[in-house]
Amino acid sequence: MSGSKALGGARRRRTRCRRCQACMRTECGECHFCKDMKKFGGPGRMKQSCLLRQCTAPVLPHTAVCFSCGEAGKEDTVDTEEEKFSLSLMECTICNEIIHPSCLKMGKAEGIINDEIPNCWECPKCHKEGKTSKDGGDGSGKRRMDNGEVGRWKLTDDPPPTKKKPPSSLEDGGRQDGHKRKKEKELPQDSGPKKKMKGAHEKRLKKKQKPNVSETAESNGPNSSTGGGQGSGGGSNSTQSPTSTASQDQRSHHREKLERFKRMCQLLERVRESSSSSSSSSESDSESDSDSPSGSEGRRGSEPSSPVPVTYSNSARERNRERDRERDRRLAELGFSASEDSEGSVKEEEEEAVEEQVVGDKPRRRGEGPPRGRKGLTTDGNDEESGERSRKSTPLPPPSPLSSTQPPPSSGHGPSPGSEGFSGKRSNGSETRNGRTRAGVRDRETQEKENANNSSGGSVANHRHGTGKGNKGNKIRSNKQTGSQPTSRNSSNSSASTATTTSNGGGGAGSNFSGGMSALAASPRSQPSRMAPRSQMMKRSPPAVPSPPRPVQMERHLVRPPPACPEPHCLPLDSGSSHVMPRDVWLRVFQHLSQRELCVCMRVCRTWSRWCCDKRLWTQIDLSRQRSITPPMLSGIIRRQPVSLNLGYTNISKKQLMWLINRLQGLLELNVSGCPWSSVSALCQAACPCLRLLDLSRVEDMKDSHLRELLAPPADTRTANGESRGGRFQNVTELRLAGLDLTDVMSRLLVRYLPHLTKLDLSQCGNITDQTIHTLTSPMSPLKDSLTHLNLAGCVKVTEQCLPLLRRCASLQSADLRSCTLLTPDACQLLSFPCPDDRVLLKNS
DNA sequence: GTTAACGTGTCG
DNA sequence: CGACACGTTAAC
Repeated sequence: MSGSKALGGARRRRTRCRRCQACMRTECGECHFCKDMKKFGGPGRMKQSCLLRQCTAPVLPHTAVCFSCGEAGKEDTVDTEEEKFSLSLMECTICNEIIHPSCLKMGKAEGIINDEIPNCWECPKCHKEGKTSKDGGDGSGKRRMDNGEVGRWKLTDDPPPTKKKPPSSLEDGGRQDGHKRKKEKELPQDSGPKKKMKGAHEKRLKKKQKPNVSETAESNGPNSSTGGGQGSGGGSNSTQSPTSTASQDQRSHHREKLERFKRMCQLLERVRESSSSSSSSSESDSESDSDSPSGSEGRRGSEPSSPVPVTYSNSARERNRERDRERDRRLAELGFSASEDSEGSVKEEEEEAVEEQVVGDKPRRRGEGPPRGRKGLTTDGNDEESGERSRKSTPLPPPSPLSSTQPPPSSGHGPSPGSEGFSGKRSNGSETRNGRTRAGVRDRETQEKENANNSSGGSVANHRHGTGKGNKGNKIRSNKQTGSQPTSRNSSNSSASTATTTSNGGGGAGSNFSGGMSALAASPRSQPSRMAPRSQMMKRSPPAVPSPPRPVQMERHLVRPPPACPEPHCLPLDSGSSHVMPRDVWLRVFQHLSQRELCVCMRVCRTWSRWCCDKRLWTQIDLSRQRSITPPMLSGIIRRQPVSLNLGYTNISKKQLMWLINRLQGLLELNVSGCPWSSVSALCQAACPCLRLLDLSRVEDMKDSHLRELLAPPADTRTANGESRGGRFQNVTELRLAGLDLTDVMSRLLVRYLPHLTKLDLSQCGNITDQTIHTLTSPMSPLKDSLTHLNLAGCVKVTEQCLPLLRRCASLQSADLRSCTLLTPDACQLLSFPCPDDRVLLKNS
């Protein structure tokens, strides 16, 4: 549905980085945008940020996710630059698609990285297809808007707006100008706005239908970013070419100028403030004329135009070049387009694995509530959104943008090579603009609303707890406004990003990537040759303003506690009266709905939204096989505090899992089957004393040593008690280890650390032998009395000898010995012991 | 719900 | 082409 559109393709507005100097400074109060602000006594109509506060490195909103895998940027979880790059989200200036380079399916692809804007590039796909951002040549990374325009945040190589006056003076100029206007409008109060609105709307609509200019441009666009924009009919680079598309170009040009001007202001400011700009990677604006699209050099020239010092020195330039070269080389080596193929196959395998999964995650036994369809947890609107997304993608293993329901990106960009039609794009863009109509957005809104609902009280479980430093990310704004130097911004940022790990004390345990990501990361491509025109490829000199590390989404996602106020007991109707059915009755109805349906209900009205969030309706949450676990999903889980959580076969990361587990202290059942050990290892640092069921079936790469790590009590505990008492999961009564590559060593761990185990699933563990059964049932083993169910199906090394051993289990009710090929056919069965007295090994029954 | 401000349309 | 206006989005 439309929901998918919320993903890639659709343009995403960027937001300030909050870290650059511009962001950190306070409003000047003097520029005309400031003067327009209400707080400075203005009418507040312009709604623009202070000229001196124009962010120099606008970032993707933290809600941005990869078009392909649906996950957020994860660059902060790896160390090497290459990895960081391939795991960060990159937004294409041409197709607007946001994707992890590592998720790209294109082989040998080459992308052009925009050094000036964080997470910005011309994706390999577009580049390969010869699409170029109009400004192609300059490589400044201007992003093409839906209508072919260039976003304001794109830097340009235009000659510096020298003509413009510095901020102060400018404001004056503009002021007067605007003044007139304002007067006109202010006097007739409404006339102005009204008139405009009407017109605007109509026109906007029209515009949206307009055929893509970009298309045209693209078609003739000479391609490579280096190529001078001139030739292309499209919006040549900043210099507006007098072509038919002029109007748009002009607009962009215009905007670019504005941009440049703003930047100039900043630069000036900065120069003033800090004598030496460390990041002086720029060449003067005047110099970096986009018009000189000559090869990489030309492009380079433009780069510097970025937010940096107006004055540059040759040495600085040299440094730049060197850096560029260096980066080129590195990236070329990396062949940054992560290996698509391998990824695909991995995913497929995963899917297959899912199919054969024996220990189903489906067996939802926490009966308590009426049966409900699970799948697709949807928490708030958000979850719904993500759920929707994953649902969609799930059926199609290789998450190709094409497959996804996203028209725009797919057409323009999908992995499918020859796609050209940008037609979809435009329409898409429009939709984006009308965002509100998009399901995804709606969902978000819903959630937001709900959150808002519940907020107030205090954002409790927000991940920042844990560290002492994370106090107050919220005050930033006020700080800013009061003029206090928000020096804390940086720290608050970083603290936020570390909070998660800190809280689990696992900060250092660098979270590895799991699932599909691992495949990517693993791809060892290192053929420099891949990148043809290296010079223009992957240029990635350190951004003038170091792009602020994107905080992991989830960390910034607030998880608010349920509202303090009691839930309404009745449903208010428009008429003013209340619906005859009180809350309790409604809840009974809701109990019969699937989680998905509940999410739909949550969008009906606020009251229903709250009711549907009732924990009783969400005792079990099943996210199994959701291709990606998104921050909203995580917070949705936390809010619902399920008793049973199924994360089987998801790509949840270690960090996410840690974050989650540490906030689900009441969790009784956890299923992480099919997840990579690199993620599951998060449990080694978690504490879930209540856990009763742990499903580790088919955890990828899980070994005996891992199990030990998992079950053994924390080191400090051990030393404290001298001897390890119970392990971390000592209260677990049901453990599923199906399909793992474990040996008999494992049995000793179980005996030692899981004394209360009643149900043990060792099916498909091909390496275990009778020794395991012996250990489990030995006189010294507490399990010999506790075990009631033992699954040894498919344990091909188990022999007849285990049968007498099993008899030693006093409480054993069933033993599954099917597919144990060393047993006689007769013995290969599901042995059951209905009542204690009959507990005899029924080899033949 | 509120605030900041981005992105784009419109006017002069 | 610059300035202004404002719907919409992001963050809180």
